[in-house]
Amino acid sequence: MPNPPLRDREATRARLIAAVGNLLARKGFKALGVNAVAREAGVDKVLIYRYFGGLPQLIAAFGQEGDFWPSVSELTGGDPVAFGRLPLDERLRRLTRHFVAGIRRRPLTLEILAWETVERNELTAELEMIRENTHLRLTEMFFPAGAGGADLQAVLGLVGAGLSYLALRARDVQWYNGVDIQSEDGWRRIEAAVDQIVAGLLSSTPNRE
Amino acid sequence: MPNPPLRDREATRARLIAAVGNLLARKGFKALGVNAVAREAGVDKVLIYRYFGGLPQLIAAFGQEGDFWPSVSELTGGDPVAFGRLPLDERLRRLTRHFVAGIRRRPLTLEILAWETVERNELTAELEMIRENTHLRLTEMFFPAGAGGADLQAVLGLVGAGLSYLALRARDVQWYNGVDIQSEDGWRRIEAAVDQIVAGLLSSTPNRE
DNA sequence: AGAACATGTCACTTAATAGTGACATGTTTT
DNA sequence: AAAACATGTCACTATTAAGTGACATGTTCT
Repeated sequence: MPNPPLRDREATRARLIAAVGNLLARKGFKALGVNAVAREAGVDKVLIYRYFGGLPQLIAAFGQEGDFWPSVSELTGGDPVAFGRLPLDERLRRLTRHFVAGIRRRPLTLEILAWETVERNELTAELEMIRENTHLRLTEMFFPAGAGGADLQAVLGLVGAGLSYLALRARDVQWYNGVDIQSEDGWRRIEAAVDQIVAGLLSSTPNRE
Repeated sequence: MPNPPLRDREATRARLIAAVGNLLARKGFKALGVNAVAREAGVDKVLIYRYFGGLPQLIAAFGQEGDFWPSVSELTGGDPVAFGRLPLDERLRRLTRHFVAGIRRRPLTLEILAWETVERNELTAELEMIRENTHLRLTEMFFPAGAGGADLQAVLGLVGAGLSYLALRARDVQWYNGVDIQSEDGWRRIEAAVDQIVAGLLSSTPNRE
């Protein structure tokens, strides 16, 4: 027995938005079509056009839901002020740990990250912007230019890129350069590698606060 | 005036294989369908099934063409023996330079790298294997476990992943963590960042050959 | 020459997709 | 109650894709 129609615009909109998230998580972005989303939401597809204007706008609405990227607060461990008082090397180590945990626990984000490498759209542009902004604020707040005597922005960019990519690849692939990126052990090795990089960076130059 | 049919099986096979490469380079993997490849090759699509068995097998044949990843020789600068005699830090620096140059000058490889994040198929599996093998041989030949006192395998994996990802993203995006990855200047910053990482790694522990 | 085969063309089916116009049914306003 | 509107259903078009069976034409072997 089919449910009676809801006749509730806002609820239907919400179901469609939720359907995007569910489909993305379950089937990946390749399954994201007008038909599939409508089916997932249990709603006629014409309502996507009526209520959002089309799939791109629906995806944009989903993008507003947020929480696709670790926030500054999450990256600093909840207390930015206390974080700012830590020595530089400790700040960098914690940042890495929180970042790795933050992206690995967000399958949706990894999916969007993969999408990004392939296509530009409302969601991927949104994620790009959030990420670049977060990085910018972090850098300004906690890693002023010249700290540690190295080009921290470039190093953090490179390391962040590496961590993102490894998390991304770990969805399908077990080994990367001899590291088992699907095991917790492998990720401990990676985190330890970052620690070694940080330690080296700060020991080879005057360790300014 | 349409050309007369070739009636040359090998030539037709070759045209199909070439068409895969051209399409991939010009339109990306999303355009890679049976119809598109046949059109690009100027050949009837049924021949893809007859001569290869299907698109996957045609793509696999294309994968055998090779040169999708910097070889050991390319990464060491042409003379592995001389490379092996360099001090560790110099080896790492050169490796990075050659690797960055090697992937950035291969648009097709970047395309496949993007494809990899999204789908597993004959080509992406091939690239994965080549890459993992190359890394393995490099590690065995030039970076024995424990050299430098750090987990070099993990560090190289992380840095390699970061470089690959940045090269990949640079196809569509200009800024990554405040670095302009579409400019030569930006890439010099990234290479310099690797130098700093290498220098730090080896200075903080006994610099064993 | 004739049979067997290789090469290539063409027309078709099946399935999936994005998008739209016409309609039915319920709610609100007058 | 009647008109106007909102919500949702349904059926359809047009496009594209993968895959296949029947045929035409040229080559090779006997």
